[in-house]
Amino acid sequence: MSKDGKRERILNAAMDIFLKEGYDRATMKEIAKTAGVGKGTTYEYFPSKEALFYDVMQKGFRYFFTELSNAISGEGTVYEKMVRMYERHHQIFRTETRFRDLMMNDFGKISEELQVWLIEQEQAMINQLEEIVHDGIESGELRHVHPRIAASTMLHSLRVVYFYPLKDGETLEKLTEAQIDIFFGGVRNNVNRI
Amino acid sequence: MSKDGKRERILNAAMDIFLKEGYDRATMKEIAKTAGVGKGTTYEYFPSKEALFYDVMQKGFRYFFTELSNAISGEGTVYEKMVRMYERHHQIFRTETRFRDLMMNDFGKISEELQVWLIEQEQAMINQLEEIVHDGIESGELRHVHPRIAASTMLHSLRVVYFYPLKDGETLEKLTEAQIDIFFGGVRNNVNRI
Amino acid sequence: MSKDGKRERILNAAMDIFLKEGYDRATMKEIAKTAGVGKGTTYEYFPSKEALFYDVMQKGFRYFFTELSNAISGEGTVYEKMVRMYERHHQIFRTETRFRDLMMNDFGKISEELQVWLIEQEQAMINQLEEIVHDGIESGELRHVHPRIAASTMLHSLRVVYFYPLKDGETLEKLTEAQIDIFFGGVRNNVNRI
Amino acid sequence: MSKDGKRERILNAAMDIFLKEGYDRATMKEIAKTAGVGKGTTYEYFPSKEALFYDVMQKGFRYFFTELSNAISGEGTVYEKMVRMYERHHQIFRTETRFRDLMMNDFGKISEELQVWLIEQEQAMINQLEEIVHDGIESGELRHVHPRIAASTMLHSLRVVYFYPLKDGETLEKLTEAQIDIFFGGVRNNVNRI
DNA sequence: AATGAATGAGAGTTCATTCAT
DNA sequence: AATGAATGAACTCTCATTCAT
Repeated sequence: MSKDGKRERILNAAMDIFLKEGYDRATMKEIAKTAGVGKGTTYEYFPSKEALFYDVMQKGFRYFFTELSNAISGEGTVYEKMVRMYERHHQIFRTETRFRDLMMNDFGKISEELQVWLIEQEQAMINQLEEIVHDGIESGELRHVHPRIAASTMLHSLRVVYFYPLKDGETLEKLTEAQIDIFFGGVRNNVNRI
Repeated sequence: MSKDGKRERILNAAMDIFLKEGYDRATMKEIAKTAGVGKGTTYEYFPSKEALFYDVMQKGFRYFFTELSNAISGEGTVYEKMVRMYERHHQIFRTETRFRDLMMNDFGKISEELQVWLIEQEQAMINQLEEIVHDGIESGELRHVHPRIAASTMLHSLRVVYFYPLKDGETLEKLTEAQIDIFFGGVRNNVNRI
Repeated sequence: MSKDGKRERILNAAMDIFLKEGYDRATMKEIAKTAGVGKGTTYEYFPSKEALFYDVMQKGFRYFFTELSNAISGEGTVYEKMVRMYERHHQIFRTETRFRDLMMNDFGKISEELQVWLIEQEQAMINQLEEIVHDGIESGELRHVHPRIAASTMLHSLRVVYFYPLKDGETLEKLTEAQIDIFFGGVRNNVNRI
Repeated sequence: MSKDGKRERILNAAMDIFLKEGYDRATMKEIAKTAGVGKGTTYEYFPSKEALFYDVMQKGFRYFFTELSNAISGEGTVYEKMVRMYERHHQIFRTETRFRDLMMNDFGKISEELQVWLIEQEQAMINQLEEIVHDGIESGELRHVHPRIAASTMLHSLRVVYFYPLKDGETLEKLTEAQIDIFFGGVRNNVNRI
């Protein structure tokens, strides 16, 4: 009753402001105002600006990585899993456009502790993908590529979408399809080689 | 005499400090001190901190893109050009490790104008790569992939190196080789298909 | 039932915290927590932090002066009374070390009203001592010194103990003895004078 | 020329405000305003509020102890030296009334470092007085009192003046005379003893 | 009567920018 | 042209006090 989600409101407001302004330019005053609480109230829920940022980032990234992880879990070929990962990724970035910025900015500002946590999360993600690539090679679906580099390439290729400006007639779906096509088939023309 | 490269020294000092501290935490005082000039002097050459940052970023990125552009110019197959691009990229990042951060951080801090300029530069780069991919398809070296997405993938795959933690026995050269192998050959096992 | 000495507990907690932290650094939150009551409850018993401090100081000084006053009341020579005063004073400072700080610090913080009260208390104390000195002179125990200055000197000589660092073999008892010896006998060598 | 004693002005303003308000209540804003400089300017000369306070206290106490030390140096009997010390002390407190407060307040606020320094200064002062007492005993001017306690008593007896409210007809000179009389002759009536 | 969540005034401090020299 | 002393706006954070429950 007394709770009325004030912590959550501050967290959301903080994400808004941090994304709009970046860590250093975001002010506690504006965050509080956006959350509709007094300036001092933010300090009732978070001991400092840095701690608030930490929680915002964790919340954001945990959601992001959990979603991707879920997408590649379960049954299916490597191909199918990659399609699912791309689709989920695109969904997130279409509905939660803020994550794009969250992932691009303020990496230098975040605390050592958070940096470590973030790298761990990313490595865990790559580990999961590496396993999938490994299994794909064993099953004969994939050729003998370097599993970890393939996994790393897969994960980071998601980022292409951040920068690719869709031209007339192009859609996110087509972009995805083309990206996956290149990742799986490569760009080399093998026809003549046979 | 009065020229004595003072502007250049400020620019270099600013790059040092901006990279070390990030935009907001960098101070004009430290930049001036590093450049060996008075604090007021920086304002003789650059009207504001933001303008200085703008020039620093332009200088940095111009160098970066020029080098990549040179690497993929001239004769050779697409494969050879990609190898040259990777090599040049790695050289830059090995000797000028600061660029990594320059490219990863402070994107939110830069002015609208600079953002636009940066995207233009990147698009120009992608255009150049797209042309190369296009020619590669024409010549039969590459299969009929989406030229622009292939170009975009090529460019962004360079970033994998930022995050990939080299394990025992792995080298940047091996990493490059494996990345190019995946990009050209894809991950799919075609053996069974013939 | 509702009484349950809550006021007393707050008062004691406040003394603890004020002595430990000084007026400005003491917080109502910590006082309330130490007293085992809610923060708002302190305001049920004391209208403000300053009022609470006022009451704490009065309580402390009243105790202090009452004890000293009792020590010098009753029968005995001036010498015996001074010994009793010193002994009581040392007892207090040994068991209630906090008083030392209470008397040394935060004089600037206290309200005008309290300052006046404090001076009154001290003057009352000196009046009492002055009477004793006066009687001592009348009885022939003391020579014709200035009664009020002697009284003042007596009272303030108690403070020496605050600053005197006991060396090896020295005790509070010895210090007392030596102080009283000087106060009564003076430092001048009278032997040759006779 | 550019100096124009701004540092000194800040130091003086700080002493004023610290004495008027105490350490915690004194604000840098008011100090700056009193000094007639901008708020930021104080930080050009002193790195922090605490550092400023430190310098203010050192300046004040150094002056105080130097004056007392000078007063008791040179030729003369112990009696004459004590008279000189009292006279100098009274002069200071009559012309620089602020020192009185400087010495009574904020002992709890001062940094560990400054506390140590202050105790050192006081001990040095007592050492000097102890030597004088010692010589006085050797020369036969004084009887065999405890030299260190006598020295300590001498120094602290100066404080009586802070609290003694002069009555009609009483003067600082008379007060001094009476104090010294008691210190040298004691309060005991020796007449009957012979 | 008792509470603690909520608040905002105000603290110390930083630093881009100005400007007299 | 070159400087750095001077500045004040704006930052994070604290805490006495209020008030709905």
